[in-house]
Amino acid sequence: MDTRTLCLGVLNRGDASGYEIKKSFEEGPLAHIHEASFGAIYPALTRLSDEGMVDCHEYAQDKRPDKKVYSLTEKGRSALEDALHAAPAPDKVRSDFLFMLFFAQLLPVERLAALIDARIAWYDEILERMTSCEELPKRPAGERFVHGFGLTIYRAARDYLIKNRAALLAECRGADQSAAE
Amino acid sequence: MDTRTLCLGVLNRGDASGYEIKKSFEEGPLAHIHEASFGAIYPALTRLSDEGMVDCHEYAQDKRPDKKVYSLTEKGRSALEDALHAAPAPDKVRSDFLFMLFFAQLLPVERLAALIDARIAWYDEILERMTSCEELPKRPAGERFVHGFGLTIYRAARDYLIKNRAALLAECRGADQSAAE
DNA sequence: TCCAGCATATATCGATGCGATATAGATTTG
DNA sequence: CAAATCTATATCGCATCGATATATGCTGGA
Repeated sequence: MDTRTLCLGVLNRGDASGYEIKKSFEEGPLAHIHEASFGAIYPALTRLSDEGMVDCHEYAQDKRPDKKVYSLTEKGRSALEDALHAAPAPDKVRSDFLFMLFFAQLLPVERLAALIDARIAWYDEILERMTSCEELPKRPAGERFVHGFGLTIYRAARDYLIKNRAALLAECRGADQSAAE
Repeated sequence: MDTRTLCLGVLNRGDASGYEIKKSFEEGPLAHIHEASFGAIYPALTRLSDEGMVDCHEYAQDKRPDKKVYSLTEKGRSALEDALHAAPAPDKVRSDFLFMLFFAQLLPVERLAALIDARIAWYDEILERMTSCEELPKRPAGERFVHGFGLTIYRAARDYLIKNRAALLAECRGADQSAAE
């Protein structure tokens, strides 16, 4: 799934600027599903515009760069539908957190604890934000389904960390001591 | 977490070639935690070798390219530890599957069903592989913790799909019909 | 009150990394 | 017996990331 298709997807939900598209991958309902950087989004929008997939309206703003708001054309919408009919590439996950925990025995126990606690706090924050979203019932079925999926996974992850934190720390403390002996 | 650090991590578990490092991100216990392509791994190993982070032993093989087996040096091991002490970058997820489901209303219901069924089958396969792993109890605490985390998440994801599949399809069927009227 | 830091907003650039491809014999599968 | 997959290294073009530049408004703490 390239950045152009991602942009088409966001624009299908409503007109947006490059900046707003970026934000929607950070905070909105698309957060943690996919992401893209400015360095990918701005060139993608320029190219989509050249190809007639999106229209661009420039709004002059006092003492700021013009805001360029993009909207999906019919051609863009049908390109999005085509892309959605291709086979999905396998998920890609890159988790420094899990990579670090994997090497728990190389870390001081206090750092391990801090890492896990920060992660639990992060899940709490996200779950709070996700459950307090009020316009959710009005959103299409697909969005609600994905939202529910996210909630389920984050809750399971958080619960696992809380339930197994103590055992991991105890084991690592034990290993530390027997190594020191 | 750059590819060089990922390679150091894999080599900390035992000597390996570039090919084996790649595989360990696809099948081994590090699967779905992080990944890297050949185009990133081979240059990374060359550079790690230049920097004295790894040693390289070449084994001549009949009628095949030499196999280059890398092993961690003391310097490499301490570089890995340093990297593990830095703050973890936030997780990056790129899921075409969830992105597609998000736009469920743009897809034919049969395709939606096929997408979800394929995903459930994928989870079943992975869970089967993860639970049938026998040398697990001998692995260090960190590896077992991460393994348990993966099991928990995959089970939760699979259960969610099974439980909510029918409702999503029904809703989309309903929306299709009212749009056709 | 002032200033630091963050938000808005677009854009570019160097470094990094992906995905496809080349090569080539061995091994498995239909 | 052929086709496909596996082992194994390596490179190349293109996409993408993350940092930075630019410019200004807003907000909160010393």
